[in-house]
Amino acid sequence: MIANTGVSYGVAVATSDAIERTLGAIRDQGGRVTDQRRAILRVLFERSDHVSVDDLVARVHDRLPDVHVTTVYRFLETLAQMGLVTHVHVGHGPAVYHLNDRRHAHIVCNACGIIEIIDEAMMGQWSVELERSLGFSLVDQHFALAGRCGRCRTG
Amino acid sequence: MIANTGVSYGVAVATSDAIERTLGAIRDQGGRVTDQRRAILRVLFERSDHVSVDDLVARVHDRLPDVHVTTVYRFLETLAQMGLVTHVHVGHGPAVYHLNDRRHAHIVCNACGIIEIIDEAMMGQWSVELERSLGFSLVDQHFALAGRCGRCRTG
DNA sequence: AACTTATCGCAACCCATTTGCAGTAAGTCA
DNA sequence: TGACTTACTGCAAATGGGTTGCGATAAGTT
Repeated sequence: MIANTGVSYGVAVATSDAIERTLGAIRDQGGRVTDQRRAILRVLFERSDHVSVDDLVARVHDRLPDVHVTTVYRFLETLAQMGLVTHVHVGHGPAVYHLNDRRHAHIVCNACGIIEIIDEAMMGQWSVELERSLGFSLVDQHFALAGRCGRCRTG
Repeated sequence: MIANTGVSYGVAVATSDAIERTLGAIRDQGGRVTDQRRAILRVLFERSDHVSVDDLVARVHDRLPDVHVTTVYRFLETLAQMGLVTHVHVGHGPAVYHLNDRRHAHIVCNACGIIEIIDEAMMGQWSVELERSLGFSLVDQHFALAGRCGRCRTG
């Protein structure tokens, strides 16, 4: 709460609402609401970009220092099964997780590591081209494309 | 040699030539030619598609049963530094290696695991599109795209 | 308050790959 | 040919991301 004062009140409330709604959904399906889960969700919702499990754990520890990595992995798995989060591999390192708001693919800059979103329409178009030439259609991309961002190319 | 009789004599000779030429290049740069290396190259050249290290080791063992995985990893790394092989990740499992003949990207079928080649031209076109929309250009893809092949889609 | 069982923390494990090290042998040179 | 240097090898152990088994804890229910 207090850590949230940099953000506008409305946004903070919306975030809390979203968290509570998610926890409600978990309870509805027979799951249990714990401090650990609330803390993990808070980090995910406050910082919904692409977070590695280690980052996530570190940020959860700001509030709840004893949460174990395993707990995070298991809860992320639960959220994934609920369709709320997905993970992407952006290279050889650990996977990164994000809220599953919209369907998209990722491109990561080889040089600086920044991750950008490739929207569904463009991927759809590529899928059509691939279907014509190879018979393959594209499915949800679990691995990011590698590229080079404008800044790193010109810098 | 004998294992090669299914293939035309000319091809077998060409393969042997390519292997000896590679070994020569290794010697030229101060490297050493060993039975292990010759056997590994033979497998790579005879079956230059996308082989995992485990497959590679298994096939090397047909000739030389005591070659260690570590040796294979290390020699592949050497060949990679010479620009002769690359590896791609086709999913969560082990990487697959192939001779670095032509530049290309890979798409792997989610269902049956078959790997197809996406040619440079198509990738180049995508890169141009990405550059226009996000400022990113595509570089060599270390991870395969995920898709579904025609057979698995209709079957 | 008693009870059921989902979740937790921990330790141990799995898999692909890497590293340290002592022994072997490839290439070189007398 | 034999001595010599050092690249390469095999093995064991480590690394890193992630998963699993299990007894203890605590959320939700009666």
